[in-house]
Amino acid sequence: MAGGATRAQIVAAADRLFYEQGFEHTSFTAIAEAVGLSRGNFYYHFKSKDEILAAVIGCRVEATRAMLRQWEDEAAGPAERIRRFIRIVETNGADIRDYGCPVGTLTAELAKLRHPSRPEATALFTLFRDWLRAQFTALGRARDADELALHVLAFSQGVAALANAFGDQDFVRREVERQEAWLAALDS
Amino acid sequence: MAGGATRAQIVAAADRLFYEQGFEHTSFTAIAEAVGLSRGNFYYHFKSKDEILAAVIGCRVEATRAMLRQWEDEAAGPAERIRRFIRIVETNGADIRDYGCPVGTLTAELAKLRHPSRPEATALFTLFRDWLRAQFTALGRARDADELALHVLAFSQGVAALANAFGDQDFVRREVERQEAWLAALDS
DNA sequence: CAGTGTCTAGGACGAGCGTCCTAAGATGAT
DNA sequence: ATCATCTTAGGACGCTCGTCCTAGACACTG
Repeated sequence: MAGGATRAQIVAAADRLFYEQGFEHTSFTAIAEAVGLSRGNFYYHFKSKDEILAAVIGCRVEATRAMLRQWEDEAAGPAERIRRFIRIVETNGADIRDYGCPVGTLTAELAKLRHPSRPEATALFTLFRDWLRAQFTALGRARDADELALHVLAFSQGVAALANAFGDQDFVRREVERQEAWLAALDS
Repeated sequence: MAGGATRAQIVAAADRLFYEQGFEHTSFTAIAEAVGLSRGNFYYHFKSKDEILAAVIGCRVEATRAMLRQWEDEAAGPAERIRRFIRIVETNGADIRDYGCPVGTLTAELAKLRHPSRPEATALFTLFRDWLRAQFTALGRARDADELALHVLAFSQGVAALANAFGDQDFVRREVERQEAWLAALDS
C-alpha cells in the first residue's frame, strides 16, 4: 500500500523538522514541502498537527527500542553497553552540536507549551532510564541502579546542551572520557 | 520618568513569560495583559518583538552579573563560591522543575529558531563559564580551569533538564551532593 | 467497461500573529 | 491658560497558521 509509505514519509520529514526547528516553529507547509505533497492533503493522513507529533514520538520510541536492543546484542557486558550510551553524544556529535538532544529539546519545548503529548515525550527519557537501570543492576549495583541511571542521563543532557550552545567538539570528547573513567571506577 | 518604569515592567513581564512559555509561544497580547497595557502601545516602547528579547537578555545579563558579584562578596573562598553555583539548581528548584533552566532553554530555543539574538543568549552561559573558570583558577587549577568550569556548567544543565522532565526533587538533591563531593575531592 | 475505494491538489475559512498608524489623554513648562 | 511633549488606547493591515471541504485523478475489481 502506497499510503503507508506516504504516511511514513510524512512522519520522517516531520521528525527531522521538529528536531531541527522545534515543534511549534515547524508548519504544515514546511512538512509538505519536505515531502513534496500539497498542504491540504495532510488531513487525509493526519487529522491534526498534534496527531503528527504523536506519530513522530511513537516512531522515536520504536527507533529507540530498536537501538537499545541492538546495543544489547552487540555489546559484550553491561559496562560496555553503558559506554555505548555515554558515547552517543560523540557518535551523534554533529547533530547534537547543531540541534541539541532530540529527546531533551522536545521534552523541554512540550513542557513550556503545556502540550498534551508531554508525557509521551518524557517516556522517551524513561526508556533510556529503565534500560540504563537494568545495566547497572546487571553490574551489581541493584541498590542505586536508578540513581546511577539518572546520573548518566543527566550527563548526556548537560553535554548536549553545552555542545549545542558552544559548538565545542573537544569539550564533548573530554566529558565522554571523564564519564567513562567514572564508570570504570564504579567497579572498584 | 514613568516611561522608564513602564519599560522595565514590560521587560520583567516578558522575561517571566519567555521563561515559562518560551519566546516564540509568548505573544504581544500575553505580555500586554500581564502588564495591563494595550497591545498596540508596545510599539512606542519597543519597535519589535526581537527588541523586547534583546532587552530581556540584557536584563538577565545584568541580573547574572549582580548575582555573581554577590556570591563573590558573601562566599569565603573560591570553593564556597563554586558550591553556591552547584546549589543553584536546588535553590531555584521549583522554577527549574516547572520550566527548566532559564539560560539553557532560551539558548536551545533560539538555536532552533536560528534567531539573530542567539549569540547574546549564549553569552549568558559564557558569563557563568568565565566566572567559574576564575574560581577554579583561584583554586589552583589554572591549567584545566576552563574544562572544570564547563564540567560544572554541564552538570547544572543536565540536572535542570531531568528535573524538568521528571519533576524529581530528590534526584536534584542527590546530584548536588554528588557534585559537591566531586568538588571536595578536587583539592586532594 | 463501469464502478468503487484510495489518494491527491488546491483553495477557502476563521483566528491569531507581529507590525504600524492615528487620535486622544496626561503632564509639565511658560 | 496655552502649548509642546510624552504616553496611551484602539484598531487596521497583511500575513501565516492549523483546519477543513470538494472535486478529480488514479488503480483496482467485477
